[in-house]
Amino acid sequence: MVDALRQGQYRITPQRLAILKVLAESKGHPSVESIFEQVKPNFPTTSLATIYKNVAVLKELGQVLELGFSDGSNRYDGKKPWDHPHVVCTVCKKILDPDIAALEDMTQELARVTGFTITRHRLDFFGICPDCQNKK
Amino acid sequence: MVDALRQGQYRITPQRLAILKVLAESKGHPSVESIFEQVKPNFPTTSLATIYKNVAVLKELGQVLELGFSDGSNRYDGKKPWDHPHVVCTVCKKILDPDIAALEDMTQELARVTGFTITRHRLDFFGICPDCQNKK
DNA sequence: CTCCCTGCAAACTATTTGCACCGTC
DNA sequence: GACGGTGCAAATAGTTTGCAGGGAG
Repeated sequence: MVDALRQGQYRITPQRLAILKVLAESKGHPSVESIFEQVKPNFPTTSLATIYKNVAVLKELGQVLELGFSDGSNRYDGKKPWDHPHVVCTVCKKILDPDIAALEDMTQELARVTGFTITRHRLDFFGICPDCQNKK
Repeated sequence: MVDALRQGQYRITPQRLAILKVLAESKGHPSVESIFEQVKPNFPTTSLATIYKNVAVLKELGQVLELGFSDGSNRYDGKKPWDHPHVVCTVCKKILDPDIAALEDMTQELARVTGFTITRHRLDFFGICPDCQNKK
């Protein structure tokens, strides 16, 4: 990930490393705000603008995947920066990355039915996770 | 659709009728701006705020489906106001509503693998439509 | 006649930009 | 030492809200 930056002619600054670290290590799908919160302890002067700028750079390099939701929230995925389905718990906001065999079938069926050449996709399923179902 | 408004204790104003008409008749998936443009000729004093307010009402009543995209654009669907997949042409911005048999399989596979109770989904595929492929 | 609705403008929020200083290379 | 990056504050864009007057019921 650091190599990707170097090869892109970008400088390695401490702030950048800190942002990378959050994206690479967090199990979940952090928001800009949440990255900000995690970087601030180490670099108290860091501003939100810096997070935005660097996330944009990483997005450009294909190192993170941006997930914009209709409620205005933006989440980022530094673990699997390519198109993949998401399952979102509408109660606790947890996001899972399931492996779905039927996806390939579906894409091919789509191409056949519509005549489109499919290049990207964005699949989100919403529901209630096992944990939240039990808490009822 | 008008009945839905009436039963929801909402008043039938000319502006509302005009907005309904655009949503019900347009083949595509109009944006707020595009609804605005189509309503303006009949009601030149109409403001964007009115469109937003009424679209929100219709969304609440389940009469339209809101499609927010990550590029900030919002489109609305008054023809099929329920969850269904979309195929978006990245060249001409056309949106299709394909019928996909594999969707049901996929949802069941998801529920089985993750333990989630799936309640809603949002599936968008991006690619190039036949028309735009030929224009190359 | 009562309210809800409209339309204007102002408020809001998330993101982006301009610019002076700083630190990497 | 040059120049890209940072951090602050101000600008921006899309959407929402407050309020006064108007029209539906």
